[in-house]
Amino acid sequence: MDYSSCISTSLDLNIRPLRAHDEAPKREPQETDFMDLGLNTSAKEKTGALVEELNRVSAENKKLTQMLTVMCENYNTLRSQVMDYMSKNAEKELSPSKKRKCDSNNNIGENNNNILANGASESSSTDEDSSKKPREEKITAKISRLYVRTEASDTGLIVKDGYQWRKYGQKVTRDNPCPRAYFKCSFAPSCPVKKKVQRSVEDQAVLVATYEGEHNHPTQMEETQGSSRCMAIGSVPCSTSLNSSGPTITLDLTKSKSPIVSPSSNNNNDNNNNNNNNNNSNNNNNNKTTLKPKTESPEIQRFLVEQMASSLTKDPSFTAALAAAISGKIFHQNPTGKW
DNA sequence: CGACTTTGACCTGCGC
DNA sequence: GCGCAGGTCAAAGTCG
Repeated sequence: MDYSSCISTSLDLNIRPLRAHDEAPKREPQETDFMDLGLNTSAKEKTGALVEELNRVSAENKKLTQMLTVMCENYNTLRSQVMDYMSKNAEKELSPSKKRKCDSNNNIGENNNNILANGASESSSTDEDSSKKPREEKITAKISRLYVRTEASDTGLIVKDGYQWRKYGQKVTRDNPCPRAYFKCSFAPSCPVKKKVQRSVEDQAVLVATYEGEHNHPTQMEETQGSSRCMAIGSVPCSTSLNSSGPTITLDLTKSKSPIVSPSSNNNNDNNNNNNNNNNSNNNNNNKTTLKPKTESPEIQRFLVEQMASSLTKDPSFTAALAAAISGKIFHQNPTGKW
């Protein structure tokens, strides 16, 4: 996937949208400038500049739309590749099935994209099971998985997904030397959702969170993090490419247009735009010292934006939250769990 | 002091 | 029926 070519252009386009205006006052301001500027800038010139700007923005918009289309196509291609890989894996893992029944049920669910949208496997469970297990309410909701990459040094089994969990057990399983932690949702007392968290065998930096059931309450951080109804990524071994590709792409886009960074950088541009467009004479009427802080060089602005973006992307909690939000979005767009 | 975590014991299902 | 393995319970410990 080659997104770099697309993204690099967008950065230039967005960070300094009014470069022409910025560059204009490079000429040493003269003492007499304020006297004649108001007279020279006719309404016609202003309109022409505005039309030119409008055309430029339209072209930029078109370009961004094309980039988005390309990205969507690439995403679909990648998705189909992952689907192929998972279906192959499912065949491989199901054949030597010596596991317990419930495990194989789970595996079937997990290997089939890890989402049982309708709980079909549970409906096949016999009545005998429910009668033998009165205390444990049979979970008839979906089973899904969430892969979370953590710091290699991080030995905890905590997956931040916006819900509040209470740990009720930990066990070392046979197929994985890393212990498996058992959690219940403690945000709502009646919530039946359970979560198992275990490190991946293939890559111990990856936490595999298995969710059973559906929350009957909103998440704590629904506004900021999105739903934790997670994207299940199948049995792809830690699927680093898949995990990283989504958030990375998104972050690259926000780098150029992020609302987080815009107040400090783009708003300056906006202010400058307004000043340049509407109060051009006023700007030029100002003396040199007042102009300097307002017209920071575009390079510095871009550097600041990139610094902020990179510091955000390096923050694991931010990326985790972002991944959860993206997962939620993607899941909502594919409510059937189909990829 | 309440909420949460830890951890050994116990329960349950499954294969032999 | 027995043993194994996964899952759950609950008392004790920890923390803010």
